[in-house]
Amino acid sequence: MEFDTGAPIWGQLVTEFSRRIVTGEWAAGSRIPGVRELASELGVNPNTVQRALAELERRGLCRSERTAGRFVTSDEERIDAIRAELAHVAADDFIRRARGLGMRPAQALHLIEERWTHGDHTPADGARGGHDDV
Amino acid sequence: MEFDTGAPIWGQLVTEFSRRIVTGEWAAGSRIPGVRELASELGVNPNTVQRALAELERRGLCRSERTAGRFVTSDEERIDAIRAELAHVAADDFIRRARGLGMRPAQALHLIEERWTHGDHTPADGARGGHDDV
DNA sequence: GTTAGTGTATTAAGGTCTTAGTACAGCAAC
DNA sequence: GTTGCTGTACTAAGACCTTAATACACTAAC
Repeated sequence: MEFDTGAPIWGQLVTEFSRRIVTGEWAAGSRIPGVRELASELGVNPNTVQRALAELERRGLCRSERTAGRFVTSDEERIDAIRAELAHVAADDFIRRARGLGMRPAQALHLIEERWTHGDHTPADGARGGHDDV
Repeated sequence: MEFDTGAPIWGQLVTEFSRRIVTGEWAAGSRIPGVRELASELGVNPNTVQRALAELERRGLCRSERTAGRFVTSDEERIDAIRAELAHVAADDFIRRARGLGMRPAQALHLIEERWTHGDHTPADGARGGHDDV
């Protein structure tokens, strides 16, 4: 996985882990890989993974059993709520930026439609997390 | 202006200043307020403003005349290009996040349409720049 | 009991970001 | 010349993030 430079990695991991849960990549109730294993997979320090998982736990997406490991919550309503929340935040972020550029709704929708199948959807640069790539 | 905690302020200023230029709030060829004045307006340190403006200059959006101040570029083609680039990056960011959540184009478009006039478009939290708010 | 695997906590080091304060060079107005 | 305004440069301090390397408590398997 690649990370934005300038934004804390643990915050980006919260996003990634949330995504894995709401997409079912990490199924409800299933066991989450250990901090050392995740750290190895992601190429970061176990401490960084732990900080992200602690935040995930605070948000009610997982629970830790001190000696057996961490498990995704079995509360599917909670997972559904987070999925909707992530979608809303993504949409609102785009709307805020589009409005800031003076776009109208029709323009914005057309732009999304056009670029969805346009080809590359790489983050272009993804610098510093502030949407300031050029 | 409010800033995300965890993401460098100077990067967020690059975005904001770019937005002001491409929207015409800072007209092509016009003078940009001094670093001290901007710093006072934004509630940050003049050094932070200067770092953002230096980046803006690197991107060809402004030029500095060492004793008279900074001026927005008169190259309107460059401004148009940046405006398009900012729109594309915003769209691609949304598309990447929507796809990551398993959404289909029609769903994504409907979501944007629905929330454009939904009411509040506050950044919800905007923590750490990693789109990880819940 | 021993071993291995969990999550968790701690300390230290190095890096970046932000603020603060100061200083300098150059131009314009008086 | 003096004053005031620019951009620019520099140092120092504090805060946060990341990495690294341990260490501990607890459970399960043998």
